[in-house]
Formats: sequence, structure tokens, C-alpha cells
Amino acid sequence: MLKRIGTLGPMPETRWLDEEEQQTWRAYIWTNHLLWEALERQLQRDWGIPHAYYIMLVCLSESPERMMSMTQLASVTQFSASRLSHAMSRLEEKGWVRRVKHDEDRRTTMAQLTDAGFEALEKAAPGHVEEVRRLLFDRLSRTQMRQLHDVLVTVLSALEAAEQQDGDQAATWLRNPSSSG
Amino acid sequence: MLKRIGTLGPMPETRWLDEEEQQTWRAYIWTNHLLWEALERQLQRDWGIPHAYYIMLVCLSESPERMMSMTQLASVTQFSASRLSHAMSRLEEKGWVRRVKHDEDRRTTMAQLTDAGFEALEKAAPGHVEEVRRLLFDRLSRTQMRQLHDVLVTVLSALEAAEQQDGDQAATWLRNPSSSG
DNA sequence: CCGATGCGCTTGAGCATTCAACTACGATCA
DNA sequence: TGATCGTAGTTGAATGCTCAAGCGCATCGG
Repeated sequence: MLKRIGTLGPMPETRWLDEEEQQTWRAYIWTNHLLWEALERQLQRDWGIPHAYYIMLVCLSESPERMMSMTQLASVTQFSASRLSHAMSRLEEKGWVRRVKHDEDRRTTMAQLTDAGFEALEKAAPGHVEEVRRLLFDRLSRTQMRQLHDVLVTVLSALEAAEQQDGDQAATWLRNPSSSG
Repeated sequence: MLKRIGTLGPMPETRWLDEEEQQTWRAYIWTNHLLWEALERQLQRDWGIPHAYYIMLVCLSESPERMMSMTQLASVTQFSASRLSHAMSRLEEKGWVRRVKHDEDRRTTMAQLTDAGFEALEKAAPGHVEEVRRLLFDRLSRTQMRQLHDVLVTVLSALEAAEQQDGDQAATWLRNPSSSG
């Protein structure tokens, strides 16, 4: 009967994955691995950047004046501040991006896509999209694609909620340090 | 009318992603990013290893005598020989794995899970599985999970075929060097 | 039996990322 | 005004990965 309360116990029995879940999980890992490697390789080979950098360029290109603060960019890409800073330095060396100090709040740095960066992105996009299409969408029927979309959105909203909650917990812990005083 | 022949032309028009595809793709990137980060962080925090190393340990644990040649392991994990070699060195330092020279073919090295490695894996597995369940399977109905599984298998088989084909092309190019002689 | 070719694996350099400081600026409140 | 705290971003060390080169063993053709 104790098993009934499951995760409430101090050392609950592990809820192992059943056969179907196991297969799904391994298919997920494997698919993701192959798909991601292929995309990374293509971008690295043709344009000398990892996919993460491509995302940064896309985000900037879609922003007014092709410009965002580092913090905003970190937020939309979900990268750490440090990762972003290092990445910006690399992209700056390539001349695809520049840092501009904000006038009013002199702490914030604006990341801006240069003209050269925009052109590079325009040239890189077709090959990348073609690869995504070839490896993923060309293989799926519309129905399958919509199923995938719905599943992803379901998982995603849960993940975002979980992250939000983690954030709240951290904030709560900061606001209410009852354990230390 | 020329647009009709699409990819047959030398510089075909880019087949951009339509709205639904775009949304699906971004949901995919985003979901994957959050899910993967969470898993990596959990394994790194609790056990000091990346997910890739966990996979290696699992593969070894499921193999007879908890042992495979480096090449076999590289094949089932789909890691490069180099990546595997570096990873083995790290896991060796932790005492979770050992290298054993093969007697008959002295080129091949056998990778073996040590008892300590097996114990570590046994301890790490519940937390990892719990995380996978919490972040993914707990959010999905059986129907959704099966849809996801089917979509993944579809994409996966295509990816494997593509890779096979790339391999064949390379092999063909090697076997039939008509361009150089 | 020996030279050429191929296989299995390792190595080292270079890049991306993380984590933990750290700097510099801004806001708040006494 | 100035101490304190929070915010924005950078830096450097450590780790993991890729790519290219290399080393030793096996195999095959003469």
C-alpha cells in the first residue's frame, strides 16, 4: 500500500520507463543526435559558425534596427550571459555584429547586426532551410507535422512552466530567507 | 513555368518554410534546447558527467561482459572515434571504465565498465529516468507519445538512409576515382 | 617475406560552453 | 551624500568536442 503514495515517500521506487516509453526515448535521442549533427556540420562547413550563432543572427535580424540589448538577446535565445558574450566576441571578429554602448543606462550593451552580418545571413539562410527541409519536413506528411507540432507545444509549455517555477522558487528563497534568520 | 522544375535548376528558388513549418521548427528547437539543458544539468550536477558519457555507460552495461571494442561502441553511440577516446580517458580517471587490449587483434582496444562504473550507473539511473519522465512523459498522453514515436521513427529512418547514402557516396568515390584517372 | 595499404585508436590544437569570480554602473534609503 | 544592494556584462579557467595528423598493428599482393 505504501507504494501508492509514490513520490511522496523519501526514497520512492523508481518509475522506470516501460517498453514503449523506452523506445520513444531512444528514438528521440537518436533522431535528435543525427539531425543536430547534420545541421551543425552544414553551417560549420559552409559558414564557419555553429547553429547557436545562426540563431543569434536570426533574432537580431528580426528586431527593430537589427539591434537588442545583450540581456534581451540572452532572454529570447535562452543563452547564458556568458555564452552570449563569448559568442558576440567571435561574431564581432567576423564583422557580422557590433557592440554599441547604451546612452542612458551605461551598463547595458546593445548587440547590433552589421550590414555584412545581414548579408551573410541572407546567403546562409537558403542552404540551412534546405537542410532542415530535406532532413525533416520532406519526410513528414502534413498530418504528421501537425502531430509533431502539437506534441512539441505540449512539452514546451510544461518545460517553460517548470522553468518559471524554478525561477519563482529561487526568487522566493531570496525574498524569504527564513532558514537563515 | 521555370519555377516548376524547382530543385533541378542550378540555382533553385529557396523553398522557404511556410507558417506552420516555421512554428513547428521553432517549437522543435526550443523544446529540444530546454529539455536537453535540463538533462545535462541534472547529470552534471549530480554525477559530474555529460549525458553523452551516461549513454556510453548504458551501452557498455547492456553488452556481454559489460565490454565492447572502441569501434563497436563508437558505432552504437554514433560518436566519433576521437570523441570516444577522449571520453574514455575521462571515465577512466573516474575509475568507471577501463581499457583492455585485445589479444588476437592487437590494434583493437576493449572498453569495459568497471564494477565501480556499474554501481555509479545504478545510482545515477533513477534520478535521470525521473527527470526524463517528469519533463517529457508525464506531460504526454499515451496517444501523443505514440504519435511522437511514429514521427520520430519516420524521421530517423530517413536520416539513417541519408547517412548510409552519404557513406555509400564516399565509398563510391573511393572505389571509382574516375575524376583522377 | 616485404612493401603498400588499410584499420583501430590516440593525440594535440582550436573552438564552444559552463561556472565562478569580477567590474562597472544604477537605484534605494538613511 | 554615500553605503548598500541589485543589474548588465565581461573574463578566465576548466571541460567537452571536432578536425587533422599520426602511430602501431594487420592484411594482402607480389
